[in-house]
Amino acid sequence: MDIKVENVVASASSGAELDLKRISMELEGAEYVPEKFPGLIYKIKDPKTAMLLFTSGKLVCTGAKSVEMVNEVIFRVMGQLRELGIDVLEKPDVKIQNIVATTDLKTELNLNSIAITLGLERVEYEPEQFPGLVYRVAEPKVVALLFGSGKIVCTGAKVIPDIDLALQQIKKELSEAGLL
Amino acid sequence: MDIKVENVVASASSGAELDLKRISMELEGAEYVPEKFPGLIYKIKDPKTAMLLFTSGKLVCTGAKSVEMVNEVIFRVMGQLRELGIDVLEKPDVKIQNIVATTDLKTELNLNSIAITLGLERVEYEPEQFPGLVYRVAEPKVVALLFGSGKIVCTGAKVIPDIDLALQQIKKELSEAGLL
DNA sequence: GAATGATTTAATAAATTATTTATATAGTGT
DNA sequence: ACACTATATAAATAATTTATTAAATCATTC
Repeated sequence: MDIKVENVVASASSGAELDLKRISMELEGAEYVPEKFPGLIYKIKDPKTAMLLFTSGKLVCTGAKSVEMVNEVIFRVMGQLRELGIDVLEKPDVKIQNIVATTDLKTELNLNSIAITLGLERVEYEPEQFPGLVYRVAEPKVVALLFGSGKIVCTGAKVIPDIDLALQQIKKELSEAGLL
Repeated sequence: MDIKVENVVASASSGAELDLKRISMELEGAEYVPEKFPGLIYKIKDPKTAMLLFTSGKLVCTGAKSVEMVNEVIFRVMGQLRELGIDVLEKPDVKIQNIVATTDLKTELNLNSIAITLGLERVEYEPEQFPGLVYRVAEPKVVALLFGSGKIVCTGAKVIPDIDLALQQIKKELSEAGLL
């Protein structure tokens, strides 16, 4: 099972309250429009990620392709803030909040059959609204989007192993129901 | 049955990828605003037609009053591109995509009666939204707009004979239902 | 009162944006 | 207590954009 991590979302606390107005002026590329969104948006080009900084000192990092990358990006931004003279932690405690991954079953799926066989209590499928079938796995608690092409998007996991566990469950269930 | 062709839409492939930015600068009257529309818009005054050129080399011609005219216009624009040193085909394969034509039954129509008699499964008529009655012909697959004046607009045909066939069908059906 | 400007229908091209899912963060509004 | 504001990300659909054209009826503008 070839799994590709597409996006990792993490949160952390910088350890110091932040003056977003000032940071937005000194940090190149930072956007801060409090009347639109309370957080400061800092888009990084390489690696292509985005950081959201809040007055409370808490922050969110999105777009990383791995857990290591999230940490690197957050630590790097902490360094930039320290260069601005802000006393934030060098290595705050980073908590992974969500991992989005994709895989390919390498075989076409009949989403209509899956929806009928598993029932509308288990899955959601409204092709006229969205082409993917929403499959919710209870344990580990993740959500998978199945597509007719056999491609799958898995989101909601907080650790990599859970993605594999969930996908194995889905494959097993589809297989036992003769839907693969 | 006097039929007047009002508009012919055709597509073709020039056979070469196009640098729309460059063409927009060298072709007088060409408009190219990719953030608004991906194609280059080239309005021709005589005959009053419009060409849409795309990066892929594919193109669309609208506004011509006949099939011959579409071909002439497309071939002429190909010549202009060749003059710019672009290696496009002299005479690309032109595919007629839609022909819009009008005719006049020379007798008033009671659209309310037609809508009631033929049923809402066959026609659509919402006078407060649009004064014409929408009449869909299955074979040939075209759509006709009938007006109280007896004037008819026929669209969707890819060949001239289909316009006549469709209009004959409509006249026959209205006639047999005593609606003419 | 005359003149525009939608309204509807079909068809093509291709780029973009919307749709859905999860998730933290934190303001405003219902 | 929610929904929405904003961020990223994949998947695969649909819709929007542009241009053209007639018909007739509405609203709006000078």
